[in-house]
Amino acid sequence: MKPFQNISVYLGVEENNVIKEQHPMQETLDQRLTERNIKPTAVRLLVLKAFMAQEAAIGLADLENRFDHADKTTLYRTLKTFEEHKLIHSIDDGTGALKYALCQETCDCTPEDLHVHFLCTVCNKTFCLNDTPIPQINLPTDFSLDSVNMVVKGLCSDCR
Amino acid sequence: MKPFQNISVYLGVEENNVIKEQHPMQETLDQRLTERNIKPTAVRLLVLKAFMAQEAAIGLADLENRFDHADKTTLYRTLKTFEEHKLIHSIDDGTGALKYALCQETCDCTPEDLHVHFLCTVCNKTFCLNDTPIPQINLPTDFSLDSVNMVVKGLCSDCR
DNA sequence: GCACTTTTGCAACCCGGTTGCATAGGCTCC
DNA sequence: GGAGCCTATGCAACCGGGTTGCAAAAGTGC
Repeated sequence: MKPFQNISVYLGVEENNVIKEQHPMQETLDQRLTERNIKPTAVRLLVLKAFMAQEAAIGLADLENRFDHADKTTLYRTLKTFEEHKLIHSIDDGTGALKYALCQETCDCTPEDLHVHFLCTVCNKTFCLNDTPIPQINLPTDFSLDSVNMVVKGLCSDCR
Repeated sequence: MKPFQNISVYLGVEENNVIKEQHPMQETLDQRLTERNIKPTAVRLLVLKAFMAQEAAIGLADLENRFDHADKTTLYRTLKTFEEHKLIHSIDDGTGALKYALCQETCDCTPEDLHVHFLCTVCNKTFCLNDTPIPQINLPTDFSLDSVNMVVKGLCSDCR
């Protein structure tokens, strides 16, 4: 079977001869994509599903491992597309590989949407601390502020 | 002439038949290295000199460009050596290439020595804001804090 | 001068990210 | 329902920053 020929197989909808009404899960996934003007393709639905299934941020390598039948480039471009359309945002946690996490539904990726990211030094997972806004800082005079990246390292609740 | 056979040439000390008293600049460079238990070699003195000559942080590529007769690996290891001995600290400003900046003389690279780094989005230079300590943040319960990386982007005093 | 350690230089590799290009799939219009 | 078009996907190859192995050169102690 060629990859992705039948979306429903991959999304877990039962296959019958007759096309049944859409699975409720897929419906929300679909919505989430179309809301952001992203065409819902098989790979995209799968990737979005992965994001919605877990709290921790996801990197390209994670996706490659999870979907070993999907191509690296496709996954890469899927992430880029999602990012462009502000469905996810990228996180540089200093580990050398970018990770991505779902934006909040109301997110517009403006400075007000910025938040602290947390990297657990044991499990190496990265989380958005959506409730932890980045504190204000005082820059030297003559410096103007644009954006801030703040990554906190430590132990997450599972690892301490 | 083989590279680095005669340190003084590279450090700008006049060459005579008789070895003259050390150049005052080289003396301080020497001191700075030996203080941190680093043997003062030609390359190391040169690299340290580069760090002391400018405020902005320096990356491996910068050094490669500046000293085109020196090998990338040597410069790389020089940076590593300096970092190990806490003469410089590394800065991940999100540009994809690590940069390094001189530690303050009193620095021990403990959490208290952490400070905010500033990346100018125009000239792409990175600075230590040594007088801007990283503000405290409130983590969710059950998260423990280890270290914090905070990079501010904006316009530096030269570029605005 | 000789043996030993450290530093330097060269080559090659690794890994994450990225691009070019050809093919496959889906859509429209007639 | 077939032709043409646009988009998404897959494959291969590349790029840049960082890193390692190994041999030659330089420095050190005797």
